[in-house]
Amino acid sequence: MSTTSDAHGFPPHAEGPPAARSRSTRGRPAKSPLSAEAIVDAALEICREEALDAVTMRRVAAELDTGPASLYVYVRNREELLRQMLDRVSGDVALEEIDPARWREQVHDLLERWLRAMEAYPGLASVAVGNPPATERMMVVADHLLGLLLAGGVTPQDAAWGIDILPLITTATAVETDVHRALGHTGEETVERIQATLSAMSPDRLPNLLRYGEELVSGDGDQRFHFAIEVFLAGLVARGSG
Amino acid sequence: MSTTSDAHGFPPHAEGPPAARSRSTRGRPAKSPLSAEAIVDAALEICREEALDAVTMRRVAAELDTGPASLYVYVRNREELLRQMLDRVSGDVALEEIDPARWREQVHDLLERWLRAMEAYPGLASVAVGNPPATERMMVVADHLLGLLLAGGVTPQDAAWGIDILPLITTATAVETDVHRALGHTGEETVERIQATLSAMSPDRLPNLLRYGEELVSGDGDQRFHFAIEVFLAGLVARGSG
DNA sequence: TGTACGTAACGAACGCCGTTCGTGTCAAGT
DNA sequence: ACTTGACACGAACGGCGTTCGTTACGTACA
Repeated sequence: MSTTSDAHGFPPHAEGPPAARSRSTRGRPAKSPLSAEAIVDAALEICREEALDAVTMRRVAAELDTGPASLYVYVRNREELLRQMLDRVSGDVALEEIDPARWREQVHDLLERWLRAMEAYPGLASVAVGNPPATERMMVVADHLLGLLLAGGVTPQDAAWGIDILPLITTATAVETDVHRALGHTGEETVERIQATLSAMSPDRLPNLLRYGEELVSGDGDQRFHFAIEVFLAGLVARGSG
Repeated sequence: MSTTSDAHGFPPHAEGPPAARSRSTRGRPAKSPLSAEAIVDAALEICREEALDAVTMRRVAAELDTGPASLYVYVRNREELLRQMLDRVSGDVALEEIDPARWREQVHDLLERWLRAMEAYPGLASVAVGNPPATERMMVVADHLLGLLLAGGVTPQDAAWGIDILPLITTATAVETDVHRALGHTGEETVERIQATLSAMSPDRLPNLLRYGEELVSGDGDQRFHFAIEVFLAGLVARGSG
């Protein structure tokens, strides 16, 4: 990003807009100048092209033509780097103005945009699993979602609890997408394992699963994702009207 | 302990039903004689007392008085070991006979039992996130859950898709429990971080979150868990009746 | 009985990882 | 010109999952 031509000047400050460093310390041709932003950029790039597993401190550092130790000036540890990556990506989620007449549709759209944003970075969604989405940009999305539920007439208490669950479904769906993608590599093994498990079991231990096998495997990820959201919203509405 | 030859006298078989190491006397007390089962036992024990992170191949091996290489005879890799741990734990979930009149209550109870089983092993729930619960004992639980939804009059298609979502909520709740537990150690840091994030933001970017702060933090994990399930079931019922 | 064989056990090592420490090196302030 | 302070970063630490090649032993067979 930028910076190749930046004028000379200042060492990374903790404050202010992270601009360029110039330090031609080592014969560095045209590389990015090390800043929290540049580090997150590099990490996201690696994640997008490979996967989250490939985002190691060493790999990120190598991408920036430096050693792993240098990153720790700008990033407390790997965990925080991953959080910042997720935060950044959440910032890409566009927020439509709330239209109470279309609130349900808007919830679907918002969560789908969030899903797509995460799916662009294989593995990143797993960072969001189970811990509070308490970074700045994620909170903005959560706030908007809360606004949508309130606009739909959901009671404040239900809405407040609901905005935990909807991102949860979204996140889990994204993780599932990641796994299914990874199955491209190890898929046969997994399928074999499952089939082996199945054929080793007495069929009458799974009467329902076997009977409705077709329904179980039907639909793609998107359909199932929107189904889950729709059911949850329907549940919220049903409660509110009671 | 005489770590070497004396106790390891018998060769495990790789073949046949995983039932018997016939000559083994199943020696739990003094020292277990290395088998897939013993390895999973040891791993679960470590997980229960510490956390999943502590379940490393080296640590498990040490617990069994051997080296890490020895485990690979019985377990393909760490991932498979974790899967087997989860499978084992899922086997502890009791399955009540289905009573159509109480199906909703039974769903709550079943999932809560599953939640408790996972919560007993910190971190283990994360193994289930995002990948198909396709081990034997997990499928049995899923089958039972499907039976419950069908007994409740949910359409087969909705039920089939629903049994993806309900375990998802359960699993995510368990992961959240783990994280909250871990916050006992790093909690202050996290809380500080969140508050720092909040105070660095313009308050009008989070109007709804700030307004309903009380509702957001109300309730404990159990209440929120059952709320999520209840809403989802209400949604399923609402769809079916429409 | 003697011997060959299959295989569990495992010591040692490989190549990663996240993170820390101490030192080099320069820009800015005085 | 000198001090100061912060960034850069080489090197290393301890740990990880996994593999390789060898050893040791129960068993089957000659």
